Parts: sequence; structure tokens; C-alpha cells
Amino acid sequence: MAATSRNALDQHPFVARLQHLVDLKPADLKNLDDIIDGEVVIRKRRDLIGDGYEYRKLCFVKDGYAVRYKLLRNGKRQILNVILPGDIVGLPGSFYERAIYAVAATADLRMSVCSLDAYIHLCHRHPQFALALAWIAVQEATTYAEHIIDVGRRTPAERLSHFLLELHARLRAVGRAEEARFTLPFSQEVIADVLGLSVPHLNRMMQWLRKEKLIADSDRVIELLDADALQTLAHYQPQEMITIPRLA
Amino acid sequence: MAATSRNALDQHPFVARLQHLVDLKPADLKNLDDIIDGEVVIRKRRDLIGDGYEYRKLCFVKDGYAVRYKLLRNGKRQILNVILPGDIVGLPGSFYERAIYAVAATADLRMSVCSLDAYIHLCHRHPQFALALAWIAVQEATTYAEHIIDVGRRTPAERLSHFLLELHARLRAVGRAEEARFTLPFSQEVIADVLGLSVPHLNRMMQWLRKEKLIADSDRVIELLDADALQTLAHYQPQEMITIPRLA
DNA sequence: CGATAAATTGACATCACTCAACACCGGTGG
DNA sequence: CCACCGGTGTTGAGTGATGTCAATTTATCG
Repeated sequence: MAATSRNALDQHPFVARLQHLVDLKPADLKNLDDIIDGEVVIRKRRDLIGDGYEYRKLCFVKDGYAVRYKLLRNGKRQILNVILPGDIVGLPGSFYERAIYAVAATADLRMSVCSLDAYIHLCHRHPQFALALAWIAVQEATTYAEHIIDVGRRTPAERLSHFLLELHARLRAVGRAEEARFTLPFSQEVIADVLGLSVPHLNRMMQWLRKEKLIADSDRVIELLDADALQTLAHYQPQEMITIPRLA
Repeated sequence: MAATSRNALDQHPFVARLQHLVDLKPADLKNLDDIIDGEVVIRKRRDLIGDGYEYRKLCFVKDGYAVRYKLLRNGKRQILNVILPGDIVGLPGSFYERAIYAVAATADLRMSVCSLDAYIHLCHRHPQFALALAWIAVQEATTYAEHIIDVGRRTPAERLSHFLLELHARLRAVGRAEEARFTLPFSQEVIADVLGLSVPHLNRMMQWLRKEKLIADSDRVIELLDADALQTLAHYQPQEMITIPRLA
């Protein structure tokens, strides 16, 4: 796989994301490409990591969508975050003795896979990959932090607005959304489980946003009619991460 | 400060935590010690990082307690997590253009401070520090993830149980708790803002746990009377992180 | 065109919030 | 030594938001 093409990773949304954080030279990309074991495809509605299983890989999502979640005894499900192109599957699961959360594809998923060991080996030789990993983990933690605020203290309408804005920003960062419009890759059931709401109530909030002329949607295409008002409502503020300083 | 004693960091709870993750030699500790700028003390009830300020330091908590939080327009506060000895202040704040969350001491706080730049410089020379940072960020993300499940899908009683169990485990890891007993370093107002509950309701849940003989408490000393039942109730499961693999 | 998933609607019950008031404690200054 | 005060914990009454549990319509996909 490492040799399918000279620049196998060039189009990879994960690489695009990395290059936002740190300056990578072609040689670095080659190093990364060398530890990729291959490509994996997971069909929609399939579980890819089961809660409690041992897993020790990193998967860089090339295309498709998934959710990381936990199922409780009473049948309730909490989705921790949605996984988009450019994200890593296996974080945090691969860093624990056994995976603590499950991951399920919500749309056919294509990923480049490498073993965690190989990646860490690479980190020892090229510390910028270790720093990149740290940066991405911090970013992940920040996404989770906003999510805590959502379910803890934002009203349902605020939560939904916040979710839509953040999703839009993340999709836009990997070229999957237009200026004020994007295709929702998730069902209302999924979104309800992200936001800790019941499906009927989520549906009502969706209608409310439409009634208030904040969004319009048909099928799964969302249009942000008044992004400013949405941002105010949601207490949303875009967060600019610093880039990784170069060696002095 | 770097030279106050030959082993200035020996007793440091952050170092204890590091050594759980990776094998550090005395020379490594010396390297870490060398970039420490000094020690800082923050008095109880003082804000140490303000939301929106630029901050570019890492503070390793030696002693004391704090909370990381966000204030919303309507006056509501969501606490993202509680900060204990061994934790890092400045994560994730220092990785963004401007801090996104505020941090306030809830008890007098002593910390060793270094600049983020210096730490990253160290990472380039000694990649295991970069990996350690990644590991800690992943750990942070995991704590946040459990917190999402708390506020999203656990009932108030389950949340509180989960919080107490997790706090106990984290305190125990740094020698601040006994087998089944610990001193709660936070007021009910703080805990309510952690768990997304109102103070009166949190209070009632506390009473319920007492009534059910799951905990006993006087002053701020909590006794876990039936840890098994608490764990079941809370869907709590201890999470074992893997250690950072050594270079082959 | 049938089958399955997704979105929508409505009636109803209840959990948890709001807004009080009050008890208790330790410290502090008169 | 006592009065005051802020912080903390506790209690109660009332209510509205949000979940539950359907039924029903609409989309999607073989």
C-alpha cells in the first residue's frame, strides 16, 4: 500500500489537517506513508470497534462518517462525538487496555490504517509526529469540552444550534461544506443521542429553528440563514489553535 | 528554581503520574526540572486564567484544587473538570490563540510553571515528553468523555455516584485518598456545576445516597459504604491506560 | 412496488428547576 | 465576648420543560 503511488497521502484529509498544525516536508509524508498498513472499508451501520475489545490501531478517516458512543444498561446511548473525514478512529480507544467506547459507521467509511506501535516508533524518530498527536488529542478534548457545555448547561435549542455550527465548521475545514450550506450526514436519532435529547424533542427544536428563520433545510441539506444569530444563540465561538512551533 | 535541590521534582505528583506512563531516568527529570521557571501560588477563590486571555504556559499542580469552567450569558456556569494535584493547568488553554475556558482555584494552589515553548523545545530533543503530553491529553479527553455521558444520559443519582467514584480514584492515584474514604475538596455548588444540576437537586441526590447507605459523610469526609453498588449504579468502570512503548 | 428507516405529531406524566426561606458554621471586628 | 456576615448546606412549594409512548406520515432503498 505504501507504494501504490508516490504521493499516496496527498489527497488525504488527515494530512490536510496535519499540515494546518505543523510544517511537513515531502520526506515526512513519505515516513507517514511507510507505516500505513493499508486501507479499510466499513459499510454503513457496521460496528468497527466494540466496547471492551482490545484494539491497537490508528485509522485516519479518508471518507465517510461514524459515531463514537457508549451504550448504557437501560438502553440509552450517548454519542461522544461524530467522526468526520480527517479524524482518527482509535483515539482514545487504542490507548487503553481495552476499548472503552464503541464506534459505528453511519455512512460507508474508508480509512488508512496503521498500528499504534508503528506510529509511536515514528514519533521517536520524528518528534513532530508526537507533537501532532498531542495537538490532535488536545483538539479532541476541546471538542468534548464544548460538548459537555452543550448537554450540561445549554438549552435544547442552543445545543442544536451549537452542534450545527460546529459540524459546519469541521466539515468546511475538510472541504465538505460550502460557505453557509452543508449536507447533514446524520439522522435525527443520531443527533438526539449526541445532544442528550429525545428524538421527538430534537425534532421540535429543529422545527423551531426553521420557524425562527435561522436555518432552512430540505432533505438533509442545511442552510444557515442567519449565522450570526445562530452563533449568539449557541454561545458559539470559533477556536483558533496555535501551530506547533518549529525547532529553534 | 531549577537548582533549589538536586531532586526538586521527586515529590511532585505530576512526576509520579508521568512515571506511570513512561520510564523516566534521572537525567530526564533533570531535563524537565531545567525548564521549570518557578513556583506559583494562587489563593483560594482567585481566577488564574481568564476566559479570552492569551496564555502560553503549562502549570503542573503540586498541591491544591481548582476548576476549569465556562460562564454563559445567562449566568449559568458549566465546570468542565476539576483540577487535582498532578494535573496540568494550561491544557487546553495554552494551545489556542486565546484561552477558551477560565480556571479558578477552589483551594490554595501551588504549581510549577514552565512556558509552553520551553516544553515543546524539550519535546523535540526528547520525544518521550511529547508522547507523555499526548498521553495526558488523551487521558483528559477520556475524562471529558465520561463527563459527557454523565450529563447526557445518566440520571442525577448516577451522575453523582460516578463523580464521587472517579474523584476517589483520581485522588487515590496521587495519594490523597484512603481505600474507601476521602475528603471532598469541593462545595455542593461546585459539584452541581460539574454535573449540570441545580444546587437543591444535587443536595437531594446526596441525601438519597446517604439514605440508601451507599455513602456516609460528615463535614466533607466521604465514606464509600458500598463501592460495588455505587459502581453498578454509576456504570463506572476503571480505565487502565497502556504505558508508552519504549523504543525498540 | 413493497419493505424498512426516518421524520413528524399529539397526549400525558414527571422530573428537575426556580425561588424562596432558613439553619449552621467560622471568622472578624467592635 | 458577642454581633454580624459570608459561605455553605438544607428544606419546601409550585411549575414548566422535556421525556415517554404511541400513532402516522414521509422518505429511501431494494
